Amino acid sequence: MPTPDARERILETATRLFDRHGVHAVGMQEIIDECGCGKNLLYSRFASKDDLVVAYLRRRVEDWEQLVADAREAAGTPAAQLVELVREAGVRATAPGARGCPLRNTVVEFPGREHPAHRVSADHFARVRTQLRELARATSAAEPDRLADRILLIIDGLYAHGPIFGEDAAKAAVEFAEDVVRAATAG
Amino acid sequence: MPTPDARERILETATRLFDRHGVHAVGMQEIIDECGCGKNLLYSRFASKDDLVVAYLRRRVEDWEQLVADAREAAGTPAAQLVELVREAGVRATAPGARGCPLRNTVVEFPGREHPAHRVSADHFARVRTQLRELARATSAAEPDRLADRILLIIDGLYAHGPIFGEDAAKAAVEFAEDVVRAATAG
DNA sequence: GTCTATACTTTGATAGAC
DNA sequence: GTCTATCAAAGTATAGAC
Repeated sequence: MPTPDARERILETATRLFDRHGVHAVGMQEIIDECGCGKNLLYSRFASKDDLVVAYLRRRVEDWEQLVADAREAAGTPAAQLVELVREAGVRATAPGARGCPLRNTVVEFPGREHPAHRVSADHFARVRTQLRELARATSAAEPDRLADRILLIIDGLYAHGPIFGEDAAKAAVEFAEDVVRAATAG
Repeated sequence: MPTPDARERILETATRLFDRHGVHAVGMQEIIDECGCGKNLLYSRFASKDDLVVAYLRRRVEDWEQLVADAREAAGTPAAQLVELVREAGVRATAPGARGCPLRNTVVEFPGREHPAHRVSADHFARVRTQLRELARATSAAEPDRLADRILLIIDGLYAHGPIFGEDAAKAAVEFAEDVVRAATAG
């Protein structure tokens, strides 16, 4: 009977390595060594590296969903929730060893539109845009789509230069988001 | 007698391929085939792939300097120049086949801080921040550094999701920048 | 029977020799 | 310019431990 948590252990190890070094830079052998499992076990749970990468990305997509759920719970109004999203994204973007948005990075590492890893990420971004627009429509903003797209732009920018400029960038982004939400919902 | 423009031809080919497919995804052989040069010629002009990548990045840095120069010429006031920067960045970010900011992408592809390709890009981003702050200080903004960082955030966000959302994203980013500059220089 | 460990094959890369 | 050395990676097969 197969150990039920083997898959989870492997995926956890791979996630850590992929996040830190990028997908291309991490070999299957490295994951096996780090995880302490046999090669057979890994390939019994993930048929190929592509499969493992897709599982890694799905986990990161789930993380985003959790981030949205947290933001919804942490803030009372939809307007405050939009700001909270930026705050929570900033925490991730400036975490020690952070290397930008894992999903965005994977799109860069797999430019081919037909590649499964590319598709998972691209689908995610389309969904996020919709999510933010729905949230913005629940505010009093006269042009909610515009507000949502601006928040998304801030989040994307934060992920991109957070790892370089650090926590100051995160704080500045939150203040920026507050101003943007305030301006959009004023009057 | 060595052909003087051989280096240029090779670098041009490499630039096109690196931009489109990413550095890791392009082999030296691919560059040689595409360029029609011999392997010896390439390695006589660039000692290693790293050297070629660094030359590619320096070219992209020069491109940014040109973009800044163009923006300075195209717009009259420093405030308008900041907006113009966003507009010109948007053109690049949403060009057909664009894949985000080449310099940012290379940081992702070479996470090692000691890697020459990483260093060229990281130095560039520090410089850009300084550049924008100097430009913002020439406006009437009460807090020019904050304005500059916000414009930078918009540019970074635009490069990140321009390739996915297209020209609408570029137009929205320009309007966003206009609003931000207007708000910062008002009063 | 499930896992670990290792040897092997194939492929594709950089780089250098001639 | 072709040919080759070297190396690393993905994936497969095999041998052995509990």
